[in-house]
Amino acid sequence: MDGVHIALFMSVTTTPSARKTYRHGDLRRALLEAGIALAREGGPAAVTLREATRRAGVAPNAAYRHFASQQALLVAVRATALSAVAKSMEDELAAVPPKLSPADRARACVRAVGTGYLRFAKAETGLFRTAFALSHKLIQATPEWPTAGPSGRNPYELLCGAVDQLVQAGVMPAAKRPGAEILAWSAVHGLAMLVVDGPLAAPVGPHFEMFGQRLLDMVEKGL
Amino acid sequence: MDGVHIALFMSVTTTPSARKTYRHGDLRRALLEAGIALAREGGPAAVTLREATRRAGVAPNAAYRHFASQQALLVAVRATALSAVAKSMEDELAAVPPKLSPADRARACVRAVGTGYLRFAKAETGLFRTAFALSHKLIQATPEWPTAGPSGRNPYELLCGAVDQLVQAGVMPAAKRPGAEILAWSAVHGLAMLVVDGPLAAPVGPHFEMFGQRLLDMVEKGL
DNA sequence: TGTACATCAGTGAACGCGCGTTCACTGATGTAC
DNA sequence: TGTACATCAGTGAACGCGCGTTCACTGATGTAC
Repeated sequence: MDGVHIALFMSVTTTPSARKTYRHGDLRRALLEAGIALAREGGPAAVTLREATRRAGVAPNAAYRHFASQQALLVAVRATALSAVAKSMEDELAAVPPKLSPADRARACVRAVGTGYLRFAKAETGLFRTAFALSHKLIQATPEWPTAGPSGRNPYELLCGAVDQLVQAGVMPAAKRPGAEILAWSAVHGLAMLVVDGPLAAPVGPHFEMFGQRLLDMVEKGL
Repeated sequence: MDGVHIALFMSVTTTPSARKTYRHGDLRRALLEAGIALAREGGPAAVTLREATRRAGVAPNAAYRHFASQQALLVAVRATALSAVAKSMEDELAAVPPKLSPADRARACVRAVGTGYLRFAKAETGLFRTAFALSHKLIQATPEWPTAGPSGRNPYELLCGAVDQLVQAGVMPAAKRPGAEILAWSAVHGLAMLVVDGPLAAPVGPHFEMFGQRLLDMVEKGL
């Protein structure tokens, strides 16, 4: 998660007292980072223009120089959250031992993608919820705000890539490939939601890692 | 879903003009049903005391004769939603052919529970989200508001019962039983959330039923 | 059977809150001459 | 190098909204006599 920390929390946010000049300097960025912090703390509903401007040490309406509306800020925050998910997946992928057989390697990559997803959900609950929940109101594709990780691929593309490897390595018959990523994603997403934001937080939370691995076992066998 | 309709929508809600007497008659029930209607339409965030009283044709503060707070109403609505989920599962269970072998019957029951869950998520999106999302703020057990379906068992109990059958029928080794219901629930819940409230609504929504069955295949094999 | 009265469900008005958003403005910045 | 000026980022004040919640009240109901 260190990469996420560096990417997300090197804030240039200035407090009212800290700002000496009339101009802020980099308000657009400060608002985005305040928005990310709000999403971390309270999920998507906490991303408000007023609180973001408050944290940036700026009048509420100053935000409109940089974002057309509250929803525009939320879209930007959401994109950042998605790219942090991608980063978390890539960190796990990078830890896959290189000397495995193609079949084992493919399986390990699928697990890595799932593990990265689950780790992120647990470590950054608010951002996770911002990335994936309530998106029915934010469906617009926004090339302006990239959702990819350092490798240039977004979470969905990373997952598809891993599942593709299963086919290439002969672990999965090509006939079962179409839509298989949906099934894998569903399983992992469900566990994340139930534990992170739902009724299983108390009973399962402490054994999240173990259930995560068992779930990935199930996906591996079941796919 | 007919049972759900009967249970949920036989409203006694009165409009302002329809009410002749000073007393409402059954405001508690009218508020609960207004709350359910709001949850159906807009999910948990839409369940507000002011709108519920408005629909019941009553002053906003009248609600406090029957519910201690907005959250108390939400807890009651959520319980109703959970018991509607149970009902949907039971409807599917009732349709399982009785003449199967124990093993096939156990498998069919697990599928039925999952199918009932998914059908409900698709047909009653708002209630589904109310039942399962955001419950971290509503963790209190409330015996006052039952969450069971007609059979007296709530969704979680129905799921556990079905998975238990797998063990009894020899389909699943007893050693794998503990926590298995979590894995099954996760898979089904994830698909529901992604399609119903998330980024897969557009691409997967039209083929929801098919993906649901494929997901249940995966769970069956993987468990 | 008729009347006094206690109960308590619903009223009317108001509170403070935080939100998104708009308006006319002001003053620091950087460029053209 | 110095000065006039256009630009436009941030200000201050205000709007309307819907929300939860509290207060003192009023009047229909049903019971005790």
